[in-house]
Amino acid sequence: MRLAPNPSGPLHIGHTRMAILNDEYVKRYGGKLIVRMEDTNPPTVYPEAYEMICQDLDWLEVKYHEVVNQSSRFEIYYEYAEKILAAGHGYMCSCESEGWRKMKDESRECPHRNTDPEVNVGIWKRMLAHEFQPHEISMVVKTDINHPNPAVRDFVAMRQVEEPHPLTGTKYKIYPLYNFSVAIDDHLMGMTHVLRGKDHLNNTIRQEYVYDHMDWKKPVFLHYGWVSIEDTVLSTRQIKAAIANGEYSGWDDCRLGTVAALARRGIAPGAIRQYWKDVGTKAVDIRFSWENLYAMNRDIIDADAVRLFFVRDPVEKRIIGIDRLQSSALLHPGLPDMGTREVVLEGDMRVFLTAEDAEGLEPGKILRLKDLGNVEIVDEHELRYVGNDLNVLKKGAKIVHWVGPNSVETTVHMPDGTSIAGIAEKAALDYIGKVAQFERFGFVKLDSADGGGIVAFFTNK
RNA sequence: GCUCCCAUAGUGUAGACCGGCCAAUCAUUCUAGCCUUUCGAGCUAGGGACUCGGGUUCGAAUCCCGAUGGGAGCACCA
Repeated sequence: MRLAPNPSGPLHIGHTRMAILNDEYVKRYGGKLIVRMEDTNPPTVYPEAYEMICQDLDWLEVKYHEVVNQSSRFEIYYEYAEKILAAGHGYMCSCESEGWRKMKDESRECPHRNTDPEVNVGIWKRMLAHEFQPHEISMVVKTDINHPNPAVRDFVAMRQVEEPHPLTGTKYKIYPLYNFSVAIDDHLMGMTHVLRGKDHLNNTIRQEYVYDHMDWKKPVFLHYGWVSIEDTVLSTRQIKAAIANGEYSGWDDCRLGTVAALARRGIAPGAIRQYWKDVGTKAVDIRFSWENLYAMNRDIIDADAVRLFFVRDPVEKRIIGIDRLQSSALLHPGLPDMGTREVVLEGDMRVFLTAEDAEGLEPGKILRLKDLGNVEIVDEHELRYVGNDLNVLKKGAKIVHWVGPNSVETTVHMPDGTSIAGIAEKAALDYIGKVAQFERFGFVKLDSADGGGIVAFFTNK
């Protein structure tokens, strides 16, 4: 089987379906998975993409056995173009493209369609020798000019491109077009199964003509449905432009739907795999559900995510009635073996609560500071320590999280581009690079830390 | 316009090929409760769907036809 990305940019969430599904088939039924870079249109090739795509696949845990660039196979396409012409299954056409298309629409043969094969081969050799200008001539594969579907009638297979290719420069100027190179490569590389999106349905029909012309055995073609992904920027061209003008920090900007961004945000590759396995290969058009992906992600990351306190919109309170308090909280209540995080309040008896918790506290009421102790509300600024008896919870005391004075400024960047500022407990510094759960807030990827504090990306609830 | 693909709960998905065991599966979401020093996890209960109309049949989610709706292609892009 194969993955055939266009190296115009790195992979995004939409691309991961073909990667995961093909990989999953190979892992289940055996065989080889070839990554074939479809780089036969120089203007759209983004040189860095070759490497980025492989990194994305590695991150996704897609096991490919080989990477091939179509740009290394020009001679092969030339050879088969000549074979097709010689067999009378193609022709050299110098029609102006618009007129040619119109004739096809009307099921009319163009004047070149019945040129003798030998003459065609002769013209083809002259084309290869660059005796023509781009657009002046092209090589066309015959299908059926009377095919009921106009989209299937005769298609251009080879054309000339002057723009240098990032990998091969101007050594080759005669480029194959998609349907031609794909049919040839799929056969030559021994594909038994071609699993791709439904948007290729008509391409499959066209490619089958090449198989028939060459008398090749066809692979099994499978087409899965269209996926609509909302609320996410995916367009490679748009992203590229926005990175260039500084609007996005890079391909892994957490607002984007690229694989790199999801990785940086703390989405586990296993969640993406599970999601696509769940969706399967049906030909129905579906809406991508971030919600479902997040649910699967939560399942995976929950076990490894340490629990930490993060206080957004902090409000300062002073604890009176005691000089020293020590908190020892489990890093993961479900997995006590992960250990604890310790906080000592001594001398400076301030704590910070989130504004939401700190609002409307009625004097006299008891509040439980999670894993620290119980306090009675004195007034807007002070809390009196009243012991550590958990039974207050049964009496209806509210429980809140908090951080002490010795904590770290933290900014959490949300996927919608907003960011939330707050304070995280100091232990967060020990988990930079990991996914943690900010209690009562959500899972975050602790991205980096410097003098200014911690930068985190919101993963999901 | 032409050609093609598709149609089960909010979102996905099983069942459809080989009609009955389907008053329709599972996941997620939602609601209520339990548990819990998180609004996380877990547990319990509940809500929620076969697009419509014909036909075949003793019997249709399943087969056939039509309508409607959604999507794709009609490039010297991939």
